[in-house]
Amino acid sequence: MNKLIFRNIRDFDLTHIFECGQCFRWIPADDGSGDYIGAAGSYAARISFAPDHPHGGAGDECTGTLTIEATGGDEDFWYDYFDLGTDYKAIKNELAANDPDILPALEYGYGIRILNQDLFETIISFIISQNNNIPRIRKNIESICSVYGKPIGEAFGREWYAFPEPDALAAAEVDDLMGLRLGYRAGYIKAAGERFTNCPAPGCREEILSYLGIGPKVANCIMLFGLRCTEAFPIDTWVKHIMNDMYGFDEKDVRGMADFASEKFASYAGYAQQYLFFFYRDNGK
DNA sequence: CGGCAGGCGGTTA
DNA sequence: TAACCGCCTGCC
Repeated sequence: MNKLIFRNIRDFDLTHIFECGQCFRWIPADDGSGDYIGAAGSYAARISFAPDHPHGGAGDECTGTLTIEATGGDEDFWYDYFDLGTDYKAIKNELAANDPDILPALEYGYGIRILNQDLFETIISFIISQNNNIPRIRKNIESICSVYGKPIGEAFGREWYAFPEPDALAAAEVDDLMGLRLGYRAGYIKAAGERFTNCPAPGCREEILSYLGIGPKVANCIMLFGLRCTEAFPIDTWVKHIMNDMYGFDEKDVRGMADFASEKFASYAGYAQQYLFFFYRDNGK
């Protein structure tokens, strides 16, 4: 177990980061501390963030200390995972300048950061996410980790397993995956393991779209969360509601929404999607 | 019980 | 290419 400390971190909030829809293996510690416990790739960790000025107001002007207690991963790994090298204040300023309507969402989710997640983990996680709900997505992912992932060991009061390697899922029996309640996604998961094992890692949207069970929405999630393509703008049912409510788009006009995001937010469209998604879903609109 | 949840594949007009 | 439909599952 190693302990890492990052000081003077800005634009950072654990709830915003872990509840904005980009990841599924992190949950709040049950001691009311505000910490999160979970896993990234092959490492389990407990994450703590302490603002330097707890009652400093807007939040995004404050600095804080990020503490990571992990079963593995060096400073570079976690620095990259939490995207600590990116200036989110600058991103928010740019988004607000191009679209004042987005300001409330930027202020509400001021501590959002887009995690730099493992590509294969992102592919499988978002295949599972289709036509599904978050509690079941979490459960499904933990199931495949515990059956097909390498044991990490005991930490934070439970046993942990790494996210499965591609070849482990490629070798899985579809019936066994069905037994984990993955439903019709079972075949997609095995096929994705086979594709990823036998081909170079996907480098473009067209190739990702050619995976069985990956359509436009899931592909954009993978581009954004697994390949750092910040211009990707995943349009799910929530975003359709948002685009209708904020900008008047017909909810069927996905093409119009995508073109709008591309023009309005350009290379920051992925960030805009995260701020808007978190703001709307958290406020139950 | 039908409806639905962070869609997709397949078929049809 | 747009409009439907069925789909594993679990929860309401």
